[in-house]
Amino acid sequence: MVAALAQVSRVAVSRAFNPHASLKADKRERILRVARELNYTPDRAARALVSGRTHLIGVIVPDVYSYWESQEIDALTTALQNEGFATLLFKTRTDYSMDEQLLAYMRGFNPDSVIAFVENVKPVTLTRFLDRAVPIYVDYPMAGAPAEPEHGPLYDRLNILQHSGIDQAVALLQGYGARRIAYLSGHGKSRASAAREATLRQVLEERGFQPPILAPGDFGYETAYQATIDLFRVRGGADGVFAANDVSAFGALDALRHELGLRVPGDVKVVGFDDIAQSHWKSYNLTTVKFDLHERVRALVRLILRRLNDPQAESLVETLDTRLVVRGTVG
Amino acid sequence: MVAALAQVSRVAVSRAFNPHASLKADKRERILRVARELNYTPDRAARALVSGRTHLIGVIVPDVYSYWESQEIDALTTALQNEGFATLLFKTRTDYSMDEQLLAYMRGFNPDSVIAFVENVKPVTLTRFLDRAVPIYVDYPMAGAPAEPEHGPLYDRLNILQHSGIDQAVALLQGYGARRIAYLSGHGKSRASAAREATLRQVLEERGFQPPILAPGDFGYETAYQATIDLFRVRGGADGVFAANDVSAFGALDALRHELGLRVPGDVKVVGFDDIAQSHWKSYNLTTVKFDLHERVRALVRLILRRLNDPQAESLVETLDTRLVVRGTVG
DNA sequence: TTGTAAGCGTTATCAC
DNA sequence: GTGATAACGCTTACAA
Repeated sequence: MVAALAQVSRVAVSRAFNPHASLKADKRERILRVARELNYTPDRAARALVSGRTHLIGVIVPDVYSYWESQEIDALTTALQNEGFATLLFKTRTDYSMDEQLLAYMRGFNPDSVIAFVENVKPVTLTRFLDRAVPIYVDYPMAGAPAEPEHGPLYDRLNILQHSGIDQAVALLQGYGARRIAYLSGHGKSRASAAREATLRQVLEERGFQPPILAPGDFGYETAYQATIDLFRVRGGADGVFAANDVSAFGALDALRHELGLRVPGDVKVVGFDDIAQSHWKSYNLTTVKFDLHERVRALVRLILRRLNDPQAESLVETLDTRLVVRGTVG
Repeated sequence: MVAALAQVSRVAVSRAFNPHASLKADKRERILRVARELNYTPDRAARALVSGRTHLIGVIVPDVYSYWESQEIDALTTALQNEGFATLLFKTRTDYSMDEQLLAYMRGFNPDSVIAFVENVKPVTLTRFLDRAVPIYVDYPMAGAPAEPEHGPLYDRLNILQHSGIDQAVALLQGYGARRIAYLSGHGKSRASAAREATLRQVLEERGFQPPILAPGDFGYETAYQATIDLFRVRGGADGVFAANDVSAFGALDALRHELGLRVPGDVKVVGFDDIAQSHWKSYNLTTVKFDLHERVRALVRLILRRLNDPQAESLVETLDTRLVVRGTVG
C-alpha cells in the first residue's frame, strides 16, 4: 500500500482492486501495473476487518483421506478458488464426535460459510458457534420424513435423494435372480448409512423381497472384509450384497473372492455407493450408485454464493438425484 | 468484545486470552467464563492485522484426491490444528504448472507458512510471491547432487532420502532371482520420479544389474495399466517392475494379472512406492517403499514452528529416510 | 472522478 | 496488575 502511494492516493489503490468502484480507466490500469511490479496484493485480513468477509470457507470432515471426502474437497477447492474463496480445512475426531472445542476454534477464523460433511453435527450446534456464517448441511432425506420445523436455526441444505439409484440397483439384482439381499452398513451413527438402509428396505418391499440381512460395517475396508466373512461363514450368506459405500464394497469383494472362494458376480452380486475413482479399476470394476461429483460441487457453490448475496434469505435447499452405474460385479 | 466490556476493560479481555500477559487469575477466569457464555472468540483477522500472524498455513497440491497427498493433508491438518493453525488449501493445475496467478491469489491470504508438494515450483518463484512467509519445499536429493548455492532465496526443506528403501527392494528382487528390472516412471516433470529413477539406476549398477528398462507413466492408474501392457507386449517385458508410486503399481498389477495373464509374484515381481493405505488390501497386498507419514508430518510441523520462532534463521533442513515394507508382490 | 476522515477488532506501548 | 491510546491495512461514507 505504502509503496503504491508513490504514484497516487491510497484510496485509489483500494478502488483499483474493486471493479465496482469508479476510477478512470487509465489510472486503474497504471495502479494495477505498479502493483504487479511491486508484487502487491491487498491484505485479506485487513479487508476482512472492515468488510466482514474473510473469503474463507470452512470445510469440516472426519477424514480427508477417505476417497469420497478427498474427491469432494478437491473439486470444491477448485471451484471455490475460481470464485475467489479458499478452503479452510478442519478435522473432527475419527469417532465423528464434533466437539465444541473444534467449533470454537473454527469460529476464530470467521469463515464466510461452513460446509459440514460430518453427519452427526446438529445444525443447531453449528449455528450456535457461527454468528455470521450460515452453515450448509449435507443431508439424505428419507421418503416419508417429517417436514422441517417452522422456526429452527437457519441453515442451508444439500439434499441427496437416494431412491432412484437404489431402485435401479435392486431392479438389476432382481433381473439376475438374486433373492437374499444383505446390507453392509456404514458407521453406526451415520445418517447416510441409515438413510441408505431405510431406502433399501423400502425398495425391497416394493419389489417383493424379504427385508435385507444386516451386516455391520463402518465405511472402511477392513471392517467390511471381516463383516462379509462373518456373514457368509456364520449367518448363511446372501446372493446380493449392497454396501454402504464403495470402499466397503471393495472389502466385501476381496473377502468373497480371496477368503471365501466365491465368484463375483457368479455366486454373489455386489453393489457399492459413491462411484469413486477406483471403482472402475480392473480388480474391482464395481457396479455402484453414483451422485455426480461436479453437480454436487456446483450445487454447494450456488448455495454459498446465494447465501452471501442475501444473508437473511429463507433456508436454501438444493436437491440432487442418484443413478446406477453398471459395471462388472452384478451380472 | 463489546459484550465482554460489560464486565471489564477491552485490554483485559485481550490479556485473558493471552497466557503470557499478566492478569489476576480470578479476573482472567471471570472473563473467560463470560466469553464462553457469550460464545466469544477473538477475531483472528483483527489479531492478524496487528500481530502479523494469520495462523494460516498454505498447502499447495496438484490433486487433493491423490491418495498420497490426501493422507498427507489429513495428518498435517490434524497436527496443525493442535498447534493452533489451520490448513488453507490451494490447487494447482493438473499439468503441474504453478501459475503466478495462483501465487498472487494465495499471497492475499498472507499465510504464515507455505508447504509446496508440487514438485516443479521453483523456490525462487515461491519466495518472490511471499513477503513474510518462508516456504517449505519437499525435496528428493540425489546422492551426488551439487551443494546448495550460497545465497539463493531463503526456504526450508524436507529432504527425503530414497536410497535405503530402494536398495532394500532391489536386494529382495535379486534374492528372488529377478534379472530384468523395469522402472514405471511418474509424471515426466516430477523430481520425485526422476530421483527415484536415478537412485534405482545407481543401486542396480552397484548390485551388478543392467540399467532399468523405462516405461513412461504419470503416477496414475490408467497410464500405468497401458504402459505395462506396452512393456510386455511390445518391448519384451521384465521380471521385476519398480513403480514410481503405489497407484502405478496397482495399475501394473492389474494389467499383468487381468490383461496379460501373468502371475505376480510368480512370473513378475512388483514393488511400489509410498505405502498408502490400500497397499495392504488383499487384491493388491503390495510390497512397497515407505517413508513414514507421521514422521514426515512431525518434521514439517517442526520446520514451521522453528521458522516462525526465528524468521531470520538460516535455511532449516529436516531429513527423512525410507525403508521397504515386504508384502505379497515379491516372492 | 477523486480525496479526507472514520472505523473495523485486536494488541503493543506506555503510563499509572 | 491495569487502563488509555495508537497503530495494523484496508474500505466506505461523505464531501469536494
